[in-house]
Amino acid sequence: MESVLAQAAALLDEAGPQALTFRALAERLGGGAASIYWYVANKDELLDRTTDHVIGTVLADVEKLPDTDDPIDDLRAMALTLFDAIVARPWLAAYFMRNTDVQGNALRLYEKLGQQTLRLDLTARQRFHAVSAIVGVVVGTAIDLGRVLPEELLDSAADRDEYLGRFAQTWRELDPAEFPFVHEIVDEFDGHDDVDQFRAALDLTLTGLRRQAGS
Amino acid sequence: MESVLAQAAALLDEAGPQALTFRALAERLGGGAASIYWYVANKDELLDRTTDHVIGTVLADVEKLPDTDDPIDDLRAMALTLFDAIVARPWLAAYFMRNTDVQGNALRLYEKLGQQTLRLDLTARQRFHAVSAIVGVVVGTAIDLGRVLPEELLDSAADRDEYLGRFAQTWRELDPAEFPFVHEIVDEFDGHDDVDQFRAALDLTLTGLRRQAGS
DNA sequence: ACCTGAACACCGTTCAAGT
DNA sequence: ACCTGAACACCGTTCAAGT
Repeated sequence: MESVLAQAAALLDEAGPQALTFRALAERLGGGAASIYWYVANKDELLDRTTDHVIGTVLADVEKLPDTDDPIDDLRAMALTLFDAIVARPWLAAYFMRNTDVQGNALRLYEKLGQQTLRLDLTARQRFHAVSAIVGVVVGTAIDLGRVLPEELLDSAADRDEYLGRFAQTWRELDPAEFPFVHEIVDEFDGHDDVDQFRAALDLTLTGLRRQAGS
Repeated sequence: MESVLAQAAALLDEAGPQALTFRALAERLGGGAASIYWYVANKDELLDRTTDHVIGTVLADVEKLPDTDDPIDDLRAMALTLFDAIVARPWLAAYFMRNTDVQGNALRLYEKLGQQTLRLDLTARQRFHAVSAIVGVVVGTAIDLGRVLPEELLDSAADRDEYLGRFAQTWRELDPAEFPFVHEIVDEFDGHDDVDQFRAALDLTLTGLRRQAGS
């Protein structure tokens, strides 16, 4: 079981989601495709369990973070840890928290985030919404980023810059009268850093949360 | 072409993404599967163009919204319009803005959102990050919601409540000492409203943005 | 308890050929 | 310019059978 999930994760890391097939996975494990069905009921469960398997390492990293006296700073550090893991393995975004029945580590991570909100002066509803918002920012930004770059993610940073540059060029050719905003931000888009973009989105949410908690 | 996209959208609406196959679509159109390749190069392009086709109606709705004297209120109204469309058609979240080369209406919607930030006292980089954050909240929350409910979305609200209730029950059975946060919010989760959750997440981001703009 | 080979139904995509 | 039938390679999944 352990090695099924480890090899599935390795396949996803090396070649992306469309490379994870029962046949390819079976070949890595040195067996037949049908034997994998002894461990999982279907492909959805394989993806959920593989995702939760690597979320386990993220959870361990999050649990290593020290509690400071500012719960919002702690939430920021946790969210950044999760985001970093998703940047390293973009396929995570699509399956993370898809099914908390199967994804026990994802549920524990959700709990850890939520525990920080227990330290804030909020209603239960505000706490529920706050954690949903933070997870939403992480997943939403990660999916947004993953979709601009098709498979170049696996290649060098130079390839990424060149791809962004070509993309920016098509934006520069748009009519400035019709697309004033796109022209305003195209230089920011060109060569931008994913983590900067995420950190900015997260900080807007956390600023709102800090204000709500009245601190 | 027009009817290819309309029928593809109808299939997605009625039976979800896994029901959209070239063979099923061809049958609706009364022809062979291969003929669809005259209109699109492959399935990704079919999904992108179909998505952009319905985003066109969202764009029309957004353009009908009046500008008030508060750009942040206008951003809220636009984001809610987009979110409502995604709630009605959950499959949109997965493909929206995946490729702005093909998705011209999505690019125009991005531009419309961005134009509101031009009315705020922000740097170009802050504007870029603000719109990314808002799109991230919309897409992230929508994906988050879509993944809790597998296919019950197509059924009645009563089915949804019952599903949430069963889910909440498994949460209530967790150890309260180990999962204090989950217990704190389980009653909020049970029977919660998607739009409330989204509105709360959006408001956190917009509060942060308002503060950044110093107004 | 764990694995296999072979089959089934179903995909996206291609291509030579038609009008 | 637009469509077709038939094929190809490849899926997830099942199942009877093996150890």
